[in-house]
Amino acid sequence: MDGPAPNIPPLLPRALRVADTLRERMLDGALADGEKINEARLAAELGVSRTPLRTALHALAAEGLLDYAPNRGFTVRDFSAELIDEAFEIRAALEGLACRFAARHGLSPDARRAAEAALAEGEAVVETNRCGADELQRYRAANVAFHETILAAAGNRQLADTLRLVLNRPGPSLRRIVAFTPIDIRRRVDDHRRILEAISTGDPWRAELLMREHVSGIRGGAAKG
Amino acid sequence: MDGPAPNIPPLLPRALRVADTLRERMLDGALADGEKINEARLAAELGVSRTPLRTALHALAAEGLLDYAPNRGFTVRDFSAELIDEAFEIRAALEGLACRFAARHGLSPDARRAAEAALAEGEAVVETNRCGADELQRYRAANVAFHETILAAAGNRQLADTLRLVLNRPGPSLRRIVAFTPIDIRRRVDDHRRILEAISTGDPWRAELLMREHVSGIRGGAAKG
DNA sequence: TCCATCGCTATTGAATACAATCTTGCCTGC
DNA sequence: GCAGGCAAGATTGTATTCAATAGCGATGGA
Repeated sequence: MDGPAPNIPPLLPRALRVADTLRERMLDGALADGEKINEARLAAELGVSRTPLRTALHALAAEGLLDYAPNRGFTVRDFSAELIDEAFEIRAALEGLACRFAARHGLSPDARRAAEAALAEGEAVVETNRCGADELQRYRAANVAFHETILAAAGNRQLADTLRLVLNRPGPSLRRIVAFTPIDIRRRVDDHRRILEAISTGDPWRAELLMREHVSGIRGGAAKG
Repeated sequence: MDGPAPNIPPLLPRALRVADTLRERMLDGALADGEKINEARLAAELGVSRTPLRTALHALAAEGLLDYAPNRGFTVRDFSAELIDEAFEIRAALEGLACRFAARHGLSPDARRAAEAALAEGEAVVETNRCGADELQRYRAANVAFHETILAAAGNRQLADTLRLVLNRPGPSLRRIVAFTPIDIRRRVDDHRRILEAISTGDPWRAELLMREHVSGIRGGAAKG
């Protein structure tokens, strides 16, 4: 076969691509908060007809990223600063739950290996005692891998879906985490180790609590009570 | 003006009506788990064209009620028994969070009145010592009112949205709660009173814990964790 | 001057028509 | 008899067209 890439699905439907694009723009802030969406204009800009665009818009509204008023169209939802804090607490609660599930079920050998690897990578970054773009990139990847491994180990698709919706919101996106001093990273990696320990020793409630505190701490503060 | 009803919005868009209908059918089980959806057939059955139907389907997929595979269509997601337990734990975590937020902010006079009223109605039902269809209906209404009041008092729209998604899933829907012995109801109303107390005295963490236990208990069991 | 009403325009909602993709069964060749 | 591929039908994806609604300014009256 001389085809260039046999396993690329022929082409994702436009509606999905459009939805991804719009999500992207909201994360980038290219779509301002509260902005009203004009279907015809946006469709032209994206080079598609209104049909797939409308499909994407309704899906995003169902995800909670857009507001929709019948006969009045879509507006970009407002995600201002205090909303971000709230989103982090939701995320903390859900990830804590995932952690408890994972501890209850126990880790599969594969999952354990993946978690250990992510943890080791994080610790390796800490060992460098440096905090350049390269280290930051490595840490972020390891961090995402760790959290996703736990989420997968929870074995609860509904929870994964729910969490994904929260993470897709502009505020609490993992890629938005910016405050990275070496101390922060060290602290977080240490959190990860303790979380993994609690899961390994089969202590679901402790695992949940630790994960909850960990995620709350990412946003940068003690719990507010 | 002799118009019959001036404030009824002329008619909800078909897409929204169709989405509601389909949600309804999934809750009723009229759409079986894993069933593949044929757009043309379903559209004809509902008396609409494929356009609003597809809008509704994509929205439901975004909510997590349907599976969607590009170029292969939609299938009804499977919500079997063990998934319902998991959904209840998600619901417990989220409602617990709502409870904590409500306690942190404090209740507005209106919210307090509404919560007290719902609680009183529940207690009135308990006082009857009867458990017929009528009492059950009254209790259910009071129960929903109580939970919604707290959710509103939490003042966190993202949380409300997230919780709504979970509640809309076939399993944990509030209307599906069936085990209603007088003892169950008494217990739940008592839970409500304690929760309201914790909120009133400004004890966020206790409020959260109580609500979490309360919701977990609805599904009928001690936490498994 | 202010308010209500009418009608025009811009925008959204839905249906139909068409294109692309997948599925299925048959046929050919081995 | 079986594997592979090809073609026809079915199903999904997109564009275009038309209908319905909301927004808004003009116009006329009080």
